[in-house]
Amino acid sequence: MVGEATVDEAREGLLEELSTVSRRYMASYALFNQAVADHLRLHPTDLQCLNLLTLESGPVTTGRVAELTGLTTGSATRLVDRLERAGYVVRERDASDRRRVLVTMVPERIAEFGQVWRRLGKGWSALFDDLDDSQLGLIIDHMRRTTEFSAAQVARLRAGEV
Amino acid sequence: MVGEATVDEAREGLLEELSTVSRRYMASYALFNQAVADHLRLHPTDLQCLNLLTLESGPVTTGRVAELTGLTTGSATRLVDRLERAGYVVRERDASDRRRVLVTMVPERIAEFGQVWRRLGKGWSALFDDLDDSQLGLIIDHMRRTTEFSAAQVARLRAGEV
DNA sequence: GTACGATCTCTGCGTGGCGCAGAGGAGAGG
DNA sequence: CCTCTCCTCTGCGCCACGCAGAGATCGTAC
Repeated sequence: MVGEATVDEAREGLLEELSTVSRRYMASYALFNQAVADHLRLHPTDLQCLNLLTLESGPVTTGRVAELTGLTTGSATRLVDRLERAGYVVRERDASDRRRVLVTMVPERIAEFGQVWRRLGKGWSALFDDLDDSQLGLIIDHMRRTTEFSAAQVARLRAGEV
Repeated sequence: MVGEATVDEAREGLLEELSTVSRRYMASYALFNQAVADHLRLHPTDLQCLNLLTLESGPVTTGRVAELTGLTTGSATRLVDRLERAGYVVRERDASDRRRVLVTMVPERIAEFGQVWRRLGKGWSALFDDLDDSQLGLIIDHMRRTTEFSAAQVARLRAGEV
C-alpha cells in the first residue's frame, strides 16, 4: 500500500511537471510565432494561417480559412485580403459552385519563408538526434492524440457545455 | 549502404511527420486558448498572461510581464490594467525600489478558472494512462529542450541574425 | 421558368488591443 | 544638487476583429 501510494505520488509529480512544461512550451511557441511574423513583416494570425494552409491538401475556401483559424467569416475575408495583397495567395471563384472562393497558395512566395523556416529548423532536428525511432513515434503519437483531445474540448467549450 | 539509406529515409519520414504534427498541435492550442478565453470572457492575451503568471514564483514586475508576453512595456501596462480591473491581479509598488510595480495574483479569482482548467483537464491526464514513467519523462524532456531551443531562436530573430 | 430558402462571401461600422514616443517619478553616482 | 539611467504610465494613431446585413449563387419545389 505504501508502495502504491508513493508510485501514485511520483506519477502525480510527473503529470504536474508535464502540465507546467506544457504551458511553457506553448508560451514559447507563441513568442516564436510572433518573432517570425515580425521578421517577415506579417501579422501573427497571417503567419499562422499560412502555416495551416501548407497543411491542407490543395486550395481551400474562405470559409475553411475561417474554420482553421477560428475567426469569423468576415475576418477571414480580411485575412485573405491581406495575404493576397502580400502575394502569398490568390483568389479564384470555384467553377462548380460560384458562391465559393478558392484560396490557392503561391508556391514561389511560400518557398521564401520556407527558407526562413529551414534555417530556423536547422538545430531543431538536432533535438532528436539522441532519440530512436520508437521514441520519436511516441512523441508524434502523443501530439496527435493531444490535438484530437484539444479539438474535442474546443467543441465542448463552444457548445457551452463546460 | 542500401540498408542505411532506407533507415535514413525512414528517419526523414518520421521527422517530416513530426513537423506536420507539431504544427497541428500548436494550431490546436491556439484554438483551445481562444475558446477558453471566450468562455471566461477574457482576451486571449490576458488568459495567456495569467497562465504565465501561475508559472512564476511570487509577484512579478510590469516589465517582467512585458518580457513574458512579448509585448511592449506600454501594452503590458494596459494588460495589467485589464487584469486588475477584472480582479485577477493587484498592483503594489515595490517598497525597496519605488519605480517598480509588483503584480500579484488574487488567489480566489485564480482558483475560479482553476476549476475550469481542472474540468477541461479531466480527460487530459487519461491521454497518458498507457504511458509509463520513462515515456512521460521523455516527453517532458523533449518539451523542455524545445522550449529552450525556441527561446534561443527568438533571441536570434530579434537580434536580426535570422 | 419562377419563386423561395439556404449557403457562401464581402462590406460598413464600432470596439479595443497594440506599438510608438515621450512624460513622470524614483534610484545611483559624481 | 545635477545628471544619467531605469521603470512605468499616457496620448495618439493604426488596424485586426466581431457583428450584422447586403449581394450573389445554388438547390428545390411548384
